[in-house]
This record gives sequence, C-alpha cells and structure tokens, in this order.
Amino acid sequence: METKSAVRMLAALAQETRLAVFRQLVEAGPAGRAAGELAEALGCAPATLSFHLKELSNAALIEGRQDGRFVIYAANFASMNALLAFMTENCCRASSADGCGC
Amino acid sequence: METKSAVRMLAALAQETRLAVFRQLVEAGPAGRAAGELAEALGCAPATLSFHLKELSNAALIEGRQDGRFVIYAANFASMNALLAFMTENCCRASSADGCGC
DNA sequence: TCCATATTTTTACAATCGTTGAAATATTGA
DNA sequence: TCAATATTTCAACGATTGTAAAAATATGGA
Repeated sequence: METKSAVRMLAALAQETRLAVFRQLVEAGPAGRAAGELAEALGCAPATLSFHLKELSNAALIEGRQDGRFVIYAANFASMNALLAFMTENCCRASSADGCGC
Repeated sequence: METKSAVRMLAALAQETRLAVFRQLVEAGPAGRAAGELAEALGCAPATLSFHLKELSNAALIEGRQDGRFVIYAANFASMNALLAFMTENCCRASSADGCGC
C-alpha cells in the first residue's frame, strides 16, 4: 500500500464520529446498514453523516450500494486488512529485534 | 484502549510528515534519533518538526529524552502495539465469520 | 561568564475540517 | 404523475490544523 492511501485511511478513521460509523459497519458485517439507521444510531444530522460516509468511501474503507430508496453501507474488510498490514509492516519493523509483539 | 486514545493516535499518524517521522523512528529502533537529524532527513523547518514531534508525543506514540544539547526521540512500540490491537479488535470483529484475514 | 548550537514556544496566517439548515435528487407506492 | 421518504449536495460558519519566521530556552565548551 502506498503511503498516500494509508494517510487517507488513517485520516478517515481519526475522527470520533467516523470511527463510530466504521465500527457500526464492522459489527453489521457484509449485510451493512442503511445511512438513515446509522444517523439515528449515532445521533447526528443526516447531512453530517452523509459527509462522513463520503469521507470513508473516498478512503475506500466502506462501500455503499443502493437498495430501493435506501443506501446500504458496508465495511470494506479488504481495505482495512491492507491498512493493518501497512501499519504492521511500516510502523513496527524494529519489532522482531526489540521485543515488539507484532 | 479507549476510543479517545485511538482517535488521538490515528490523528497523529494521519499526516504525511508525521507518518514519515514515525517511520524513521521505527527504523531507528530504541536508540532513536535527534530532532535536528530528523528535520534534516525530512527537509522541514526545525519549528515545524518540533510541532509534529509534540503531536506524536501527546499521542504517546513517541518519547523524547534529553541527551546533552540534543533531544533524542524514539518510537513507543508498546503504544503502537496497543493501537494495532485496538484496530484489530474493534475494526475487524466480523472477520472470523466472514473471511477477513485478521 | 559568554558564545555557539539545539530545540521549543510564540505568533500569525492560509487552508482544511466538522456541522447543519435548506435545497436538490432519487426512489417507491398510490 | 404526485406525494412521501431517503439521501446527498450546497452554502455558510466557527474551529482546528500545518507551516514557518522570530523570539525564547537549554546545554556544553572556551
């Protein structure tokens, strides 16, 4: 993974509301959840949530699909795994030599 | 780890210069590197680097120690591991059931 | 002590971010 | 087609961020 992608993903997750959204979607699994449901669960205005969903989408951390008049969002587990791999690889390299548990 | 700590750490790493600093420090291992050395390596003004080092320090991702007239910074591997654990735990929970590789 | 070196703090400013009301767009059912 | 529902886009705003020059602080050596 490129550094730019990693920064974009980290920035997307580095915000309380968005991290909460992402966790909801992880919990929901591949079935995902509707935008409105998420807005209500998190107690924020639809426009606010839409903004954050777009941020997460741009970072490729989630994906939305239209389902009738709802838009269902689901976590992109492959992307999240790539990010974790990047962080383990690039931010923990000294580990084996120095007792880091990665 | 609390959500707030995780957000603070993610925000600290979600910036190109700071991610580069952290990677340098991971590479340097526990021996660390002097602030000035890092500034030169990354090509940014000392004041700018100091600002970013403080951000990383506040997030507990790095630690500085005075060594003569230098300040040596080193990565805090325990914190990084805690962050990785948090992300695996909270952002990949659906994994086992759904084929995520964590 | 005085000077040179290393780093941080202060200050200022442009750029980006997070939020939300209002308007626009899309979809379904009558 | 029209009304109702779901979501996004637009517009505006205050708040935060990233940057770096200038000043302040800290350390070691002459």
